Amino acid sequence: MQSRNLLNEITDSLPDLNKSEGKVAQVILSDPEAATQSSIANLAKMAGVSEPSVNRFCKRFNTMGFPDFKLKLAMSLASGIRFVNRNVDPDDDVTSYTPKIIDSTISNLALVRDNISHARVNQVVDNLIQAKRIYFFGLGASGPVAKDAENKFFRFNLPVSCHEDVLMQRMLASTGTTGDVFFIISHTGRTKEIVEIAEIARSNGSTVIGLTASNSPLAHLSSVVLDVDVPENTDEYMPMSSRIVHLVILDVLATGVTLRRGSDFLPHLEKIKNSLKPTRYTHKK
Amino acid sequence: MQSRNLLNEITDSLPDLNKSEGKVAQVILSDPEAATQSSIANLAKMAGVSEPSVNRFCKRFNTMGFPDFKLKLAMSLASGIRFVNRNVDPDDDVTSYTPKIIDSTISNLALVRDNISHARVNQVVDNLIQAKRIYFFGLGASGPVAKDAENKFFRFNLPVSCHEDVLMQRMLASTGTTGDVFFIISHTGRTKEIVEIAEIARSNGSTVIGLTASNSPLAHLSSVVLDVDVPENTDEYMPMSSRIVHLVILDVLATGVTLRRGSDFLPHLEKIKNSLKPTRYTHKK
DNA sequence: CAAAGTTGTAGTAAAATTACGTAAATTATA
DNA sequence: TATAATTTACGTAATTTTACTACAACTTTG
Repeated sequence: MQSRNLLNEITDSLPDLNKSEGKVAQVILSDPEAATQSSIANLAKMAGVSEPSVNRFCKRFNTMGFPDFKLKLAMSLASGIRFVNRNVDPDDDVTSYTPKIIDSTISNLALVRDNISHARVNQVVDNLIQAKRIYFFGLGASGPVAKDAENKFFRFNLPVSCHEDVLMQRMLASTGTTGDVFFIISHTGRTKEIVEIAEIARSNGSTVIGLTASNSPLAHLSSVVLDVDVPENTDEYMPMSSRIVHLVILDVLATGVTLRRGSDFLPHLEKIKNSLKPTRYTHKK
Repeated sequence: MQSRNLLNEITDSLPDLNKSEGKVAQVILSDPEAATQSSIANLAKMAGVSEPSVNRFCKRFNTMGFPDFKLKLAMSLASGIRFVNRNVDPDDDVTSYTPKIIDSTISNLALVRDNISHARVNQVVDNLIQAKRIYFFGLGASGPVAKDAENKFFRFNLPVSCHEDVLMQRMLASTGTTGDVFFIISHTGRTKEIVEIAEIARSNGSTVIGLTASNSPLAHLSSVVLDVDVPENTDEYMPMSSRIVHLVILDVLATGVTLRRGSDFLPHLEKIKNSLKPTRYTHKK
């Protein structure tokens, strides 16, 4: 357990510390930033204790010594303050809310990176490659995600299409058969229409892939689930970032498909890229 | 320009370094973790240079000296990103390419976080709030981004619409007037159609906001540019991630608009959220 | 009033920095 | 094209700063 925040660790052990170590803790907690830039002598003076006391304090928190302690402290500050608890405040200005929003997206991506099931990803790549047809479905905010997926996957010469219209979706689901893949994207996994459509698709033997919240109705109905649990609405002002996560997962899947195709397939991708050249102004002015 | 990631900074300045500083950079980049725990003497030996060379190297990156450098380096590492040059390899398996792709996206977001012009963001928020009408335009991969933007901004009671059809775009641009905002999203900023449309819009006195590559034709034509330079196509298998960055920037803008609106506006957002409730299965099963 | 624990002093070792001199590279000049 | 002159890069050695260790004095506690 190393990634636990050092600052919290200090706060927690505050009662167990003896007098001079307590003083050191106080000084560090009152301004951790400053502590990372101070020398052991300086910090000792600040706390009104001797240098060895500071050193002993450091070793308590399984660090090699003062420099190592400062390093760990700096890391907690960098990771902690950045990613945890940085909600947008009603009176934030641009310089505050901009990094906050980007950081929160980053932290969500990091979460997914560490939690996504590689086995499932593999399974989905399998399904996509073997599919007779692939339909990307999404509503609301997931509509553009589905659209993006179509944009990405048509490059593989796979028979993909994208639908945001519930009636179309319903009709397609009801005419699907074994070998058809319905890739359904939904943040909540609870939209009634979407769940029904998944049900219909499954009942006809089609494969349903759910890119959605775990333990949601849609997740339960899916043949394979890629579950994404992004903490949402923690803050009135924080935007919904599951979209972003969904898009990146689709990037991962697309890469999986490309790799599975092998290098023979690269010329085909190249061809698509080149087809756009005439629509652009050249780089040299 | 303050919290820019130190690792990136080192990578970027690699060509500008002289011989021995280059050696130091190599050693640090090859194992930054180790560097944070090594002494200046050790690192100097590793790189085959003298200690003062290491020290000079550190000062190049506006740090006070070696210890301070290690601190900053550790902080960069702690920001949750281990993304030095991690390209997807043709024989990567799921467990390799999944984190690589996510990390690369994260790194691009971090880059934008550290480089985006807050002044410009502010300016764009101003423009959006005062707009008589807002049009989001995008083609290809930027189409879904524009769509997502519409989805986001209509919540503000702003007269927004989104168009992916070049003819529609052209017609709208030519009928636009002062007070209309054309928000044009383009990865390259070089698509002829899009550039022409921007030109038409400008010539009618409309405001053109370009979310695009800096120094591109579109960037030059725009009233305000939000320039995003995401290293693309560095690797055959890496997906295009400017889309993601664009989306997140739009999130930032949306937040800016919300905040500018003030708390009186929150009930309106709440109303929209609630309108979706009847379409969902409740949480308790 | 012992015994265990806590704290500081002083000395030592290690680490980082500075000052300076030599070597290499670049530029100018013959 | 060679060579002198000037700048820049680099390393050695000395200095200074920083951190650590051993030990002694002091507190606390049973």
